[in-house]
Amino acid sequence: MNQVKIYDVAGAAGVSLATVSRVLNHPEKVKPATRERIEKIIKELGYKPNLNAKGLASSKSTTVAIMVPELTRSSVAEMINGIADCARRRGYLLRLFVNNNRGQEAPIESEKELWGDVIASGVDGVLYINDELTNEHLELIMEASVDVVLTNTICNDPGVPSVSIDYVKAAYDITKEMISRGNKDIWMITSMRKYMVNDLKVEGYNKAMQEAGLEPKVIPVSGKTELNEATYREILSKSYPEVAIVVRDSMAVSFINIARTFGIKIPEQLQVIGFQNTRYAVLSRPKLTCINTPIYELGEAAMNLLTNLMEEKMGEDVENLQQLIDYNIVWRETTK
Amino acid sequence: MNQVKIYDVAGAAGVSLATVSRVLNHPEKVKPATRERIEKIIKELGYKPNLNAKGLASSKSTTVAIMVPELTRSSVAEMINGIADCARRRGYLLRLFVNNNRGQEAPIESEKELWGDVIASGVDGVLYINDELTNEHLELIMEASVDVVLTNTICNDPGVPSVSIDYVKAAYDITKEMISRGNKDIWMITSMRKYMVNDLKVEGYNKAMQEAGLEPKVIPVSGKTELNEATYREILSKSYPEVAIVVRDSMAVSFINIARTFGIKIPEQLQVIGFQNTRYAVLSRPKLTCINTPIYELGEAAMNLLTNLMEEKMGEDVENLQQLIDYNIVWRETTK
DNA sequence: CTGAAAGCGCTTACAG
DNA sequence: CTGAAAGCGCTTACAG
Repeated sequence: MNQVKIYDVAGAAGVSLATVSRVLNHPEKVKPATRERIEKIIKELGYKPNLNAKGLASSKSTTVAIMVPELTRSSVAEMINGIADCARRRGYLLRLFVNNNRGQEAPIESEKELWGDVIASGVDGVLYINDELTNEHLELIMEASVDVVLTNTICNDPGVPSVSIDYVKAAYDITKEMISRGNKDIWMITSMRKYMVNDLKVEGYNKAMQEAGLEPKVIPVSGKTELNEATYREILSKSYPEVAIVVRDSMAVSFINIARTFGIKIPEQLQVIGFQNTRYAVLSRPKLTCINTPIYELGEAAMNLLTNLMEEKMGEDVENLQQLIDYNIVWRETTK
Repeated sequence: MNQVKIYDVAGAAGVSLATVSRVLNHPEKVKPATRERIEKIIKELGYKPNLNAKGLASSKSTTVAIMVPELTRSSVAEMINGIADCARRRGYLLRLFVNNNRGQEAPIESEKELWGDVIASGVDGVLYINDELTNEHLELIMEASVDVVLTNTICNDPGVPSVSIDYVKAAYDITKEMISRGNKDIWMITSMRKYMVNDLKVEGYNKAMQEAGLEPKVIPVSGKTELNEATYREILSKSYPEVAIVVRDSMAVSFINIARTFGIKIPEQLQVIGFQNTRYAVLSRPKLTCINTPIYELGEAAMNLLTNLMEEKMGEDVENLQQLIDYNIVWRETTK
C-alpha cells in the first residue's frame, strides 16, 4: 500500500507531472479531454497529493490553525464542530494548538512561542479563540504573517476580523424585556475572572438598567461550582432579587440549586436567566431560560470568513470584517 | 518579519546548513562547542524549521492526527486537553480530523476517504477515537501505514494498541458493591445506540448480577434528554428499582429529574449511579454518585503510548500495548 | 495547451 | 566532527 505519487499518475496518463499538477490546481488551463482522463486516473489510483511537498512548493498548505486556550468547556467543542464542517466543505485541514499558558511565569512569552510554532507549522490562517484578549495578545495577532480571525471575541480595532455574538445587545435586550415585564430588582451575576464576553454582557445589562433609571447590581462569582456555591449561600441568606441574569448557564443552574435550599420559589419569587443554552439548561430543575448563543454556527462563520480572507474573496468588503451571529431567547421554566 | 531559514543560521554561525540540521536532529553528532554556538544563534534569530520542508525531507512530520467522530461531547474536549499537553511535552503537533460520517449513504466509503486524507496529510501517527468500532473500521486501522492507538476503546485483537478504561470491571465492581450493601433489585440503564464502552459496562453489570444469582434488567434509552424523559416517565409510572446504574451521568441526571416528579425519594427509595463524573453530576440535585473516568489522563496516556510506538521505544514490551486507566468511585448524595 | 527545469527548505547518506 | 550534494514530492514561471 505504498503511497502513489504524482509521477505515478503522470506515467499512467502518459503526460508530464506538470500537467497532473495543473489539473489539480488550475484545471482551467488543461484541455478538457486530457483533464478528464487524468481525473479518472487520479481517482482510480486513489492519488492524494503529499501535503508537505505541496506546502513546501506552493507555500500554501491548505491548513488552518485553531488556537484555543484549553479545551475544557463544551462550548469550544461545539464551536470546533462548526469549524471542522466548514473546513471540510472548503477543502482545508485543521491543526490544533492548545494554549496552556495558564499560571506560567511569563504568559506572554509563552504565547509568543506558540505563535512561532503556529507560523512555522506552515498554516495559511488561524482561528484565534481567547476569552481574555489583552493588547499584548492583539499585537501578536497583528504581527502574524497569515490571516487571523478572532472567534467569539471582538476587539475595538475594526480592521481586525472577527466573528462573535452581540453579547452587549443580547444582555441589553433581555434586561429591557424583564424590566418591561414590571421587574425592578434585577441582578447580574458574572464571573470573577475577567472574560471579555462576560464584560460585554455586563455592559449591556448596565445600559438597560441605567436607561430605565434602575440601580444596576453586578455580582462577581467564581465560575467553578464548588466555589460559587458558598458565595451564593452567603448572598441569598441576606436577600434575593426578582430576576437574576447569569453570564453562563452552568453558573445559573448552580445559583438555582442554592436558592432552592433557601426555600425560594423559582420562578414565582426569583426568576433566573442564563447565557449559552448548553445541556445544563435542560437538565436543571426548573429548566433554565437562556440566551441561546449558536456556537456551532459561530464556528462555521468564523471558518468561512477566514477562508474568504485567505482566498482574497473579500474584495473591498471591509464592512463584513467583523461579523455578528444572531442569538435568540429560549423561554423555559425559570421565568414567569 | 520574514521567516528565518536554516541557511540564515548557517551563515550567521559560519557553518554549513548540514551542521545546523544536525544540531537540531542529532545533536550528539556535533562537537559541543559548535553545537552550543549554533544553539545560541538559533535562539537569537528565533529560527524554527519549516515543518513542510522537514516533513518532506525526513518523511517525519512530528505531527499526530486526532480522529474524532464529532466533537460534541465534553468528554472528548477534556481528552484532547490531555492529548495536547502530552503532545507539547513530547514535541508533537496535532492535526484534527472530525469524522462526520453520520447519516451518510456510505459511511465506510467516507471513512476510507478520511483515512486517505489523514495519511496524505503526512502525520506520523494517529489517535483514533470512535465509540462505534466495526470490523470494517478495524480493517482500515490495521491497513494504515502509520502507528494508530485506539483511544477510549479496545478491540479483541491484543496486537492493536489502545488506551481505555476497564469499563467491565468498573461496572462489575459497583454492581457488586451495591449487592453487598443488600440491594437486589438493580437496573442498568444504557444507551439505545450501540456504543462499545456502554456494552462493556452492561457486560460487567450482567456478570455481577449473575454471580449473585440476581436477575439482570437492562433498559435501553435515548442519550438525548428530550427523548429519554418520556421513556423514563413510562418506566417509572410502573415501578422502580432499589438501584439504577446509568451509563452516562447526563442520562442519570435526567432519570433523577423524572423520578422526583413521581415523588420517589432519592436516595432513600431509589439510588442512582452514573458514569463519567462530568459537571452534570455536581449540578444535579441530589448530587450524583459516579464512576469517575479520568478522561484527561486517558488522553495523556494515549498520546504517550503513541509517541513511544512512533519512536520505537516499546522494545519487546508488547504487554503494554493495551493500557487501562484506573477509575474510582465518587460517592455523593444519590446513594445511601 | 503541454513539457523541461528550477526551486521550495529541509535531511541524510557519503566522503573526507 | 563537518561539508557538498542528492533527494523528498510537489508547483510554477518559462518556453514552445
